[in-house]
Amino acid sequence: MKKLPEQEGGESANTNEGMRKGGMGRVKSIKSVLQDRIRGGIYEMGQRLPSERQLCLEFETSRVTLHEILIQLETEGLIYREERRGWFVSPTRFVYNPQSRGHFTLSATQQGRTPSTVVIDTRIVTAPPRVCALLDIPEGQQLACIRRVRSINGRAILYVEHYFSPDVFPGLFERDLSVSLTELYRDVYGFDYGRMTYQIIPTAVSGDIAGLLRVSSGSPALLVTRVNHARDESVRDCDLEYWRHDAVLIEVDVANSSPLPSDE
Amino acid sequence: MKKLPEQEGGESANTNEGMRKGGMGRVKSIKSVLQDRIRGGIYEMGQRLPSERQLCLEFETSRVTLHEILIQLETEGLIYREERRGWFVSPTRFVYNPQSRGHFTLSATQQGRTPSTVVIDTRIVTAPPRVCALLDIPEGQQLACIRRVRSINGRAILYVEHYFSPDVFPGLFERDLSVSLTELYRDVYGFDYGRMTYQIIPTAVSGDIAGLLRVSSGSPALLVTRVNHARDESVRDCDLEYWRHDAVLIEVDVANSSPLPSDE
DNA sequence: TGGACTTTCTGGACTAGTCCAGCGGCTTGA
DNA sequence: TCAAGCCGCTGGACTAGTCCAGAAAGTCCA
Repeated sequence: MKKLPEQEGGESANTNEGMRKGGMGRVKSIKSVLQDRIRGGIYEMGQRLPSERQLCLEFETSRVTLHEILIQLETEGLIYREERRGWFVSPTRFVYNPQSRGHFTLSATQQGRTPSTVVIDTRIVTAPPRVCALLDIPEGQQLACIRRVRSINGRAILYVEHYFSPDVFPGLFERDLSVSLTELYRDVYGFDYGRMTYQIIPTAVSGDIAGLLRVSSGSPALLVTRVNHARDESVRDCDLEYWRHDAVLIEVDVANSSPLPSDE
Repeated sequence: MKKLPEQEGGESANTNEGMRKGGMGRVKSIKSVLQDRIRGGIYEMGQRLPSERQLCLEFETSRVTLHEILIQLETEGLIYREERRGWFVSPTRFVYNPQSRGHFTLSATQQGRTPSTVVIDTRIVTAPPRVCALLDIPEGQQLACIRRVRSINGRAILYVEHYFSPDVFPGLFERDLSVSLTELYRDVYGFDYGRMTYQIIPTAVSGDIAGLLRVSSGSPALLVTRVNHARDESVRDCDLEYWRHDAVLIEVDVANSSPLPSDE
């Protein structure tokens, strides 16, 4: 019923009991073969995998099972999919430091990638609950919102919503917003940052965010929220960043760690 | 885009066309009903959901489809499962700051939870490739390894592997290792930390790690790696922390953000 | 040449089942 | 009384299909 060319172990039964009892399970066994192929370079980076139906034939399994395997590999970050186009081997992750502001373009270039940014829209909105909680403002308040999608080598990996009070940066919406907003704030409005707080939350995306990131609804993602304060400690703005879970690696360097508490 | 009350109460299509053409898709529509029930408190925190088969009957769908929905809710962090016991509404996330060392127990207590730690084993191992890369040592070197599982209110949420050079902390394995290791290092060995680097990588767990965290193989997880340096910049030890993706929220406060570069 | 169709191929979204392993409550018997 | 064993219920892991929507490439005609 299955039969991978040489499959670790050798035997491997022609009905599913064989494999089940064998201790490994169909999913795990096929998965490890695919893992080896990807890591071994048989499927090259950026290349499309054989179609689901083709792989079903090769491994003699059903599409549901094979789909499950591909999703697990996607969860691991080894492969990703494009709607109705196929499954592809993931490029190496983009290294991101949430503590350094406004470095997307520079950082991507330093990593040898080609970054690009698209502004989805700019508008005045009623602050969503999550943003109210972050900024510590009452519900129902009106905020300016910039929505952008940032890509690496043509692949969308980040969707950002940027919120701030509409009167803080007058005329901002008329500018070119596909560049570093932090730079604009500093150079045009003379704004300097003080303290920042960020959160990292594993979550799932759906609806338009999923569409913009070209992932299927319900896929895992990494939500990074950042709240910026001015030098006088007042809250100035915040970001909601939805990263493709397979495309990012967060890395932070802490010069001096905080002291130990005396009790624990 | 929402569907909700009248959908589920009312006719909810007894064949799939009804719902498909409706524009929402069966999965999304059922999912949003369940989301509302969880957020609305109809299913209470920590409580078990009705069984998969029962929900299939209620929503007139198949188990594969319903299972897919539950997995998406799990990915969002709303629910979690226990092997062959059922699906449960997730407690609120544990807030974790990777920059503050050795605070698990204290931090959990402050958050009103009951923490516990179990030492899986202690041994001398050949450093795995990932650890070699982190510590910047050649492959094949022997390192001391402590493996622990940490729980909140009886639910395992973190699996940690701790690596260091065997000769740095003599006699450590004979001590009680279910407490803060950082404290031990400081109080017993007079060790003080300098710089630290941490990485956060969305990944998947399988095998024994999945078993110890009581999640099914292939589930998403958050891998947090931390490399500790001594005051003289030499590398001292590192952690590989595998967090249940639905149980943790990383929060960091940065007193002074790094300066902007002049070019971007 | 170039736009409009058609055909083929992809994954997406389902259904309706089967068989299995482990948890837990219930029963039964020493 | 209390352990042993049974059994029903849970999710886990599959199979074998159907139908649909969108991508891509080829075809054909103005």
